Amino acid sequence: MKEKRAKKTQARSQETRETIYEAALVLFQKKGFEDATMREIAASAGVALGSAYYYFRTKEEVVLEFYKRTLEKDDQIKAYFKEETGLKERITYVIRLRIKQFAPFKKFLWVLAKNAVVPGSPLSPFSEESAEIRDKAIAIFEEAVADCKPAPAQLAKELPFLLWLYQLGILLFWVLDQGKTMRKTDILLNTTSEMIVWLVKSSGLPIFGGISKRISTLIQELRD
Amino acid sequence: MKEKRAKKTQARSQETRETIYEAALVLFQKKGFEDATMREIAASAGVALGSAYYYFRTKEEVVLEFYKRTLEKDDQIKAYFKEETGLKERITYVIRLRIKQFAPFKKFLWVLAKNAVVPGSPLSPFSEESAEIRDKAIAIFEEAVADCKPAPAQLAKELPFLLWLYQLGILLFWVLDQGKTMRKTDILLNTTSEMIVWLVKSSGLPIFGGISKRISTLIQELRD
DNA sequence: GTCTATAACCGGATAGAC
DNA sequence: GTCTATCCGGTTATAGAC
Repeated sequence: MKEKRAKKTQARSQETRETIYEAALVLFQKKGFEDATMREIAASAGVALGSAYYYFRTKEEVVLEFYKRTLEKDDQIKAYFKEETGLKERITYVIRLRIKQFAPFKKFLWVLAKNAVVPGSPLSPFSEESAEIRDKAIAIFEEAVADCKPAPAQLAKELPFLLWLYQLGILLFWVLDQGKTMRKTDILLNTTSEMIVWLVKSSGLPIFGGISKRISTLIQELRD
Repeated sequence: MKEKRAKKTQARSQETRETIYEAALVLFQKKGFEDATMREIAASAGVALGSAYYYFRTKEEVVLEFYKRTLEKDDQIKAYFKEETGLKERITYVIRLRIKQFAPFKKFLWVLAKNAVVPGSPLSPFSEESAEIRDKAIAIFEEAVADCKPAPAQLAKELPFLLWLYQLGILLFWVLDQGKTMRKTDILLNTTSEMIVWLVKSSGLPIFGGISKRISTLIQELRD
């Protein structure tokens, strides 16, 4: 009996949270992150300011929630990997899909980028708190690398992490690029992804000397 | 007569600005950027809050001022380039010197990094407003590349810009690395600088196909 | 113990008098 | 160019409702 009530309450609570979240997203899109105030968001969601802060510890946390939810939409990716084994195709597919998913919300995504760069921020992609999100994101690239063509001669172990970093970089570039089309991002993605694949393919060749060994040692040392 | 008075006034004004700047730096070091308030800074400088804002449009602008001034200290660099022509040595010298100069103020340097990532921020290293600082910083690498060993087979034109980006990256890593020693940054700098030099040296070889051509086209397209 | 609402705090930034 | 007074919005404290 008690439990049932608790559940109902939980469900209503969840709805309230959702309402606030959606009101926030609408306002962020309409006015940008800074010009949308928490007071407006709360009012637009029909709750008091204090309630908004009950569900989201900070204004920025709403943006993180958005990021998390978007990353969870990965069904298409898994399906695509079944059809396509080319490494370049897989990498560019994932990144292009993310950009497509984020595009309507581009205006306020720099908030996340900003936090990536503030030491100790819980919203940083490198933080303890976002370990779960990060691991899931890296896992996508683990799948992308599995049984792909060309098979990575070396570096197979570090490649998913490196590709995740690469993805962050491309997304950052896209977010910062104010242009209306994503022409520049497209050029960057195309060129660099080809280089990566070429590097992965050639990494075993003698000319490269111990370069892939050195990279893998480097990554291991830096990742703690 | 009038001019003399104006000059005197200007000089006094410059002193006030300096006093505020120094008070701010002391407080930023002692308490960090966020915990040092503009009210404290103004009080510590012996001026009113409004006066502090007369000289610095925002709290963050004080940090930019610090960055600008530090970059201007480049005598040692020019002297070093006269003695040493090795590209790796030159690059690592410049970056290590910057880190040494910034080290006492490491605690609040992320403020600059943050702005690099906010579109339209005048404090961003990519902004119109900081073009002058940026050009000076790139010019250092133009000198580093001039008559260096090995001579860049290709890419000579884009290399200074690329090295400036590289420097930003290493500095960012260092700022974000919370460790007390700069061991990780050292490893990263050593390994990657060697790779860069190796790449620069080999970029003309046939195995690389048109890769340096592609990189240079890419940079040109992306730099507007 | 879960949730909502009101009032207050704090600090960056601005307006405008002198 | 300097000051005081004020605004504004993120955040917090807290009282109480369910």
